[in-house]
Amino acid sequence: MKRITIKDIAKDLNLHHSTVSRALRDEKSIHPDTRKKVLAYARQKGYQVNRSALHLRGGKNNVIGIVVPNIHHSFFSNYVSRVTNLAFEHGFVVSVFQSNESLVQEKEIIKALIQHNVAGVMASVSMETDNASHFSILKQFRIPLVLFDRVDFSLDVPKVVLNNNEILDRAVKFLASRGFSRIAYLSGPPVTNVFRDRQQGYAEAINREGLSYRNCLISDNFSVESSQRAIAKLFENDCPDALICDSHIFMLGTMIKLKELGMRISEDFGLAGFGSFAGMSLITPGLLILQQPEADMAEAAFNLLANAIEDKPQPENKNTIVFSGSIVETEGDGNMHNINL
Amino acid sequence: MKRITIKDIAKDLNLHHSTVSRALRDEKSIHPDTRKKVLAYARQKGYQVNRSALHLRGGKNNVIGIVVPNIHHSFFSNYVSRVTNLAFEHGFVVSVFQSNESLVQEKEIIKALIQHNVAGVMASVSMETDNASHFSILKQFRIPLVLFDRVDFSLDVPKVVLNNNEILDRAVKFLASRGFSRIAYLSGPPVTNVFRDRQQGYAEAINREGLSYRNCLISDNFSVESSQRAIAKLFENDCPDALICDSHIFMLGTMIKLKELGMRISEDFGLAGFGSFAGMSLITPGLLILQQPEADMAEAAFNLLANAIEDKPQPENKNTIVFSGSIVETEGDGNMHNINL
DNA sequence: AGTGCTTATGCACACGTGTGCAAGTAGAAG
DNA sequence: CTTCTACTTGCACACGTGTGCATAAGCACT
Repeated sequence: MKRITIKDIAKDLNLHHSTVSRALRDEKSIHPDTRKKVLAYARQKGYQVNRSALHLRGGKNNVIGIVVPNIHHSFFSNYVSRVTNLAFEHGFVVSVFQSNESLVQEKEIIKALIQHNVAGVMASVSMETDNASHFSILKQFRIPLVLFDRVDFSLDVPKVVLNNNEILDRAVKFLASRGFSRIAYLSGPPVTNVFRDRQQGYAEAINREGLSYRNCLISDNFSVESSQRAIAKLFENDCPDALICDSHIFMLGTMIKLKELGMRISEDFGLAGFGSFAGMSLITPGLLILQQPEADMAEAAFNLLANAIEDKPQPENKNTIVFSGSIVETEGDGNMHNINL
Repeated sequence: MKRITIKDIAKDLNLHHSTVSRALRDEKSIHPDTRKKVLAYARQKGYQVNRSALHLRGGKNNVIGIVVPNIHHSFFSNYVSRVTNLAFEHGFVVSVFQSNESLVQEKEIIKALIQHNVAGVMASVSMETDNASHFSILKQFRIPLVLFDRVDFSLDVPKVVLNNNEILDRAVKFLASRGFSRIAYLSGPPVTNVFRDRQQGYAEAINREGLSYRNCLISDNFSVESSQRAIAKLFENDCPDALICDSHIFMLGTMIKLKELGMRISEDFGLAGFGSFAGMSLITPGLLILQQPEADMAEAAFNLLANAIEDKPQPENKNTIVFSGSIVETEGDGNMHNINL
């Protein structure tokens, strides 16, 4: 009981395997009777093409590799989910790789991607990755690459990013308009574009609004422990009256801290942060959620990659697609409304 | 600038490709000098083995397919994340497939799995899948299968499940001990083992505690809309004083409803539910979280699958591994404590 | 120098598939 | 009956890799 091949069918039907191959591919040169016979037998035996052989033969592999820092943060899981569905609809299969925010692992992953001869790669780099030049090896193997969210702008590949600078600018502006003046920002390490751009947007907005710049406390990673240390430090010195968080984990720690201090969100303290944040945001009023359009970004990135795999030339100006985030305020009753400035 | 192969190296070094192959595989029959020369050249040229060829040659493919209903629910994303990391450590690559709770898509996925000749499959079936016999095709192709969480017990394959019956029993018992008497249960469709067993555990416990059985409202799927409809219906008739939810989405809708009714969680209303539920559970006191040990389940399932791939015989009694869930109560300050009965 | 043994490398094939080309058949036209 | 064309199928090779077997070279011992 072994896997049935085109040769098995050929032998059983007294044909040459090439005839069977042609019949299965609906070539016009095959006699209709033969074709029917082959198709019926293949179906009966449950024949499935061997894609390893197909690929070796020269055809494109239909596997897409996705490299992400992790898959349990909602941004990435929503993103990967969307790409996976789109890919499957288009006949691709998705292999998922987690760098676990480690540069070393990222390099290991690239080796695996090459060995498996994936048709294309979509990647969001780790926190440690200030320089994504190791990804350029893919070019030597003619594997198209699309970067998203956390990218390296020095790499000449299509990119899909959020306008990080702008959304922090808007967040600061809005908090200032609500009367908050000691607005702090709790950030990830400013190694990748994402956190650098956000810090820049934050700093520029603070200056423009004539506020005093608050120390950006850099959390070494997104663990609960480091976030709690950072938050404790933030409140112990020069207590801010508003905070913008890079992660829902920071936001959560802050909410706990505020409860402890007896401060009310929105009235006493402005709290904003990234992260879809599922349930929490819906039942707690006055939270400002900085939303990223993950599904749209996923779709854009997939289209870029699919085109690159098909060798369709990219429109030059489309080499980097920038999405705008949106800011919503929760009402505590399951609803939220958009903040327009 | 094309992909470098073993033959390219052989030609450049005036060797036969088989010699190069042996050198790269560290065979003793190769002269140390030749070996060094080959290794150096391969490294310099960035040679990476072509796994499609390897696999065609007869070697095992090192791709594991994971089939899940979706990847954006925390249980599955945590599960897949753990498996992906474990697999990569063991030299495997993971391809992810989402059934999107659709039986039709599940069948399509199985075809793709076979075509790609994956080394093994790990699956949690869709809500529509009352009968997972379509998975048995994998056996014909000698592809090992491990089921987890949502399984079909009639399939003779290793399984990793939660003791669903027991945890609902414990939840009811605990809510009863707190004085709640009108305990309802909001469930998913009782097609798969998971929801059937939970309903059974719930019903048995209700009877044993001498309480009156509340209608289990079946939500057609886990969407926010259907959950809101179900909750509205639940509260409009015969208002319960406690509720156990199958999904954090149900829990969320209930929390919003309770707020609207001015009822306090834990004091006026007992609320329990599945879902790790990240932030929300930490800041809201008195929630009972029914926790599933996703990471441990993932590890157990991976080990079962890895053994099956290696053709190691399974200990008979290990064919189904049952994990116990745990119940924790949130304290609202970031902490939670275990509920022991 | 011949025999036997060890060591290092080459040859040929297999895995499953697709395709250019040759070859075969049959029917039609002369 | 022959020749030409159209249609159908078979043959052989390629893709990249690993392995059993044969071959060749080197060396020691009689």
